[in-house]
Amino acid sequence: MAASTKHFEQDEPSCEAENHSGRAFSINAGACDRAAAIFRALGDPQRLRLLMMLESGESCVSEMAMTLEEPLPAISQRLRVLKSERIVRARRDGKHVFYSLADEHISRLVTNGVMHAMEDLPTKE
Amino acid sequence: MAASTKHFEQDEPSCEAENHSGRAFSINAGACDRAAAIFRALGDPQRLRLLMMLESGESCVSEMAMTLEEPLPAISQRLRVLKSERIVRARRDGKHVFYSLADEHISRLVTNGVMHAMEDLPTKE
DNA sequence: TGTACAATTGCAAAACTTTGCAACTGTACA
DNA sequence: TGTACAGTTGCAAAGTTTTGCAATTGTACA
Repeated sequence: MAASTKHFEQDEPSCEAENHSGRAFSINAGACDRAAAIFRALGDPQRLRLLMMLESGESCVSEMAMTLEEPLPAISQRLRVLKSERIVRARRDGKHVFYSLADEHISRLVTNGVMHAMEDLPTKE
Repeated sequence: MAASTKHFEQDEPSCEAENHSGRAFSINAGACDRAAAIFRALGDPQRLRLLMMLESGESCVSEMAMTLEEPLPAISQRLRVLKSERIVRARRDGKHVFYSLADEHISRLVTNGVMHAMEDLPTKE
């Protein structure tokens, strides 16, 4: 599947080029920035732990704070970052705000990252 | 596939817990830190652009510098970060050092991230 | 061995993130 | 309306990353 997705096209500003082996590629600048923003948000162990917790279902802020033994404002702040990138979704129910992963895509991204990391653990340089 | 990977087990230090809905989950701390480190490395637009370029095949530092119109030391530095996380691999051939994506896993991760970002572009909040 | 080109490294300055705590807002329920 | 609990926000301090440039190292080839 990776073989069939060698380049990306859209009518956004993009950079078309060709490398010296004659292979063409095109980079959509908007998609690239957006993807980087998502990866950056996933790139913090504490935030990733929250997401792994949410892999098994929605959870509210105080529950996450209790489970992970962290101060509640710290959890809330991390969720704010994840929400601003639309990685998680929030839903209020009475006094509690329940968070969940925004979609299947995100869930797959997180899972794949962690699976890769696990296969990869033995030889951390 | 995401449905079948709700939790991760290994004999590394891990945190076992259960949320109030009674769902169990386990977090492998090592894998989580490693995954976060990979995501962090992917989480920079300039580095991601390099990786997207490498999706279409290996390339040397000076070629990337020329194509992306950036100073060569900047490219080299970004590649260093990617290499330190084993996201890219380097191979010297004469005067040139050719870089390529480390494996299919990484390639898939990058592709998925960018594809998600593209579907997602319309409504950047 | 000397020259030229390719790439890496070192280092200081700037920019960005994270954190911890206190103050604030929102909701429920008496 | 007042109290209590849940969550969010603001802000300063600390920590981390990025950047730009100059110096250095590595390789080929005359």
